[in-house]
Amino acid sequence: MIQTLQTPALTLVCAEPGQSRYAALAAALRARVVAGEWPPGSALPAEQTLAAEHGVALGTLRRALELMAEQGLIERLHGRGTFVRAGLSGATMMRFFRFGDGTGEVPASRILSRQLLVAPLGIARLLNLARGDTALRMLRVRSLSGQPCVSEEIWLPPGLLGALAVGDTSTWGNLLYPLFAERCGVYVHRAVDEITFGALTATQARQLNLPAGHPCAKVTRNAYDVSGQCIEVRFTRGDAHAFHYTVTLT
Amino acid sequence: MIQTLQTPALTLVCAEPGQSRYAALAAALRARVVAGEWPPGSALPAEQTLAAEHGVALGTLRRALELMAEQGLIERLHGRGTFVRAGLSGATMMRFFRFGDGTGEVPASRILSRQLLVAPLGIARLLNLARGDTALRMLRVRSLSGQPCVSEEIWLPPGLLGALAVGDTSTWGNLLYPLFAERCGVYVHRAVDEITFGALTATQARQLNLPAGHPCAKVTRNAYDVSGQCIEVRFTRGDAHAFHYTVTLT
DNA sequence: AAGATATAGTCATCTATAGGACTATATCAA
DNA sequence: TTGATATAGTCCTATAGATGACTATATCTT
Repeated sequence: MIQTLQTPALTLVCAEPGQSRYAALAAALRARVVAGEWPPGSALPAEQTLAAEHGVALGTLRRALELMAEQGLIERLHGRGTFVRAGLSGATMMRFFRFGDGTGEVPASRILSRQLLVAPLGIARLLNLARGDTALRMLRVRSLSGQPCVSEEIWLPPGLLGALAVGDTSTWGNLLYPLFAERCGVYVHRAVDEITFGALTATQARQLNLPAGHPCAKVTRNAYDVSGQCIEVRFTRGDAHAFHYTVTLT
Repeated sequence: MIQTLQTPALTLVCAEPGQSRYAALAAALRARVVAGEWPPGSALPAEQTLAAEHGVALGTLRRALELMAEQGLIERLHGRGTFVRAGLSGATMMRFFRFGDGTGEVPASRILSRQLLVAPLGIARLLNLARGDTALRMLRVRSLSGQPCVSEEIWLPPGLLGALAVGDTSTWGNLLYPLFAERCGVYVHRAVDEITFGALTATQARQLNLPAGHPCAKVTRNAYDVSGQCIEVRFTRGDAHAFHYTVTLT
């Protein structure tokens, strides 16, 4: 194969003075990914090509890619290529709760309501909205084998995900994140879950066929896209006795 | 500086046929650490030395050390050296609970009992004991500002940590893991925490000044040393309303 | 005694190159 | 059609060397 040599197409500028070359390179590549130059799921150019493009040695480029892979931005497959990660699948919430046979089956989803409401201050701030702006709020119940198990309240920014405010929800699947990707081109890249215990309100209890005041585990999730913009605030509540979580400390 | 060249002192044998050289090297170095050749806190020989010792290039050795650092076995400090990690500090349990001002203050510890008891089957299996063997069980309460906040039941293998069965507990500090290290030379390298929800028994409730049946968060911890041997099974219970935990998904 | 300077030892970065391993596709033979 | 083989494209491993950055200590100078 003949590979033509050429001068670097892009000049590498270190953002911070003390920054290493591979870190600056990773930042530059990250920017190209975020800008959509290579959409999620697609392959980046080969190592050789990228290294020549940025005028660095192969080892330096590999170091940058390793950094990006560590951060979850890309995925490297031996013999196939380097791919932009599609993001979180959306089935992660149920790993906190243990219902039924625990086979990891995706629970059925039923949307109870969908409205544009003025966002509470804390939620507006997270979603990067002005005070008094409206956001899309959805309430839904998820069930396993016909048995309701968790109740969810979800707040979405209308700018990025407003398309979900219209259309028939009966055609949606049971997972929300694939919907974000297909209908709005929004990919969940990172999510932070906060776990606390509390009691069910009367309304929540009715949805779950439990008595009001029953102990519940509450998972508050903030989901972010690859640029760091918060694209979802979600409150998930389920029976505290079904709650179960494992962490490994090192 | 004059560095004498010599034949490799150790021959590198790949444990598995498909294994890379740096992975085999990491395994070999890991074994030397586990064997105590370099005790926790001490420095490994310089990269150059180790590379010569094992007859590999500097890059290969660095790759092996990076792998070990990733796994938490060693710590690399720029300009200073490569050190064997001492293990987990032991203050990690309280990050699950939010009491008082949340300054991360280490809670006071009071030992309620300390006995050699026949270990329940599940605990015996974890601690690698035979059916019917005895283990050291301790009950303790931990308090912040004089207010009891969590109740703990701790099972330890007598072979490794039996020295803790005797002596005055009033001289112990508030943390258990430093004690393991100082008195028994045992270092906690990894721990797995499992979080569930339940209710306080009458005895536990009394210890925490809460009514019996009060909702509680229960953290079940299995701690392991560097060789993978389980050295602690611990059950920690606290007021569910004070429980609080954050996870980041990527 | 205190501060600046020099020195040596350590890990970190970057380059350049060669070959191996894995995957997918195209080609050929039965 | 099926299976084996060849080929090209990709990432992975390993080597060797040069230079830089950081830390600690010893040595001067004031």
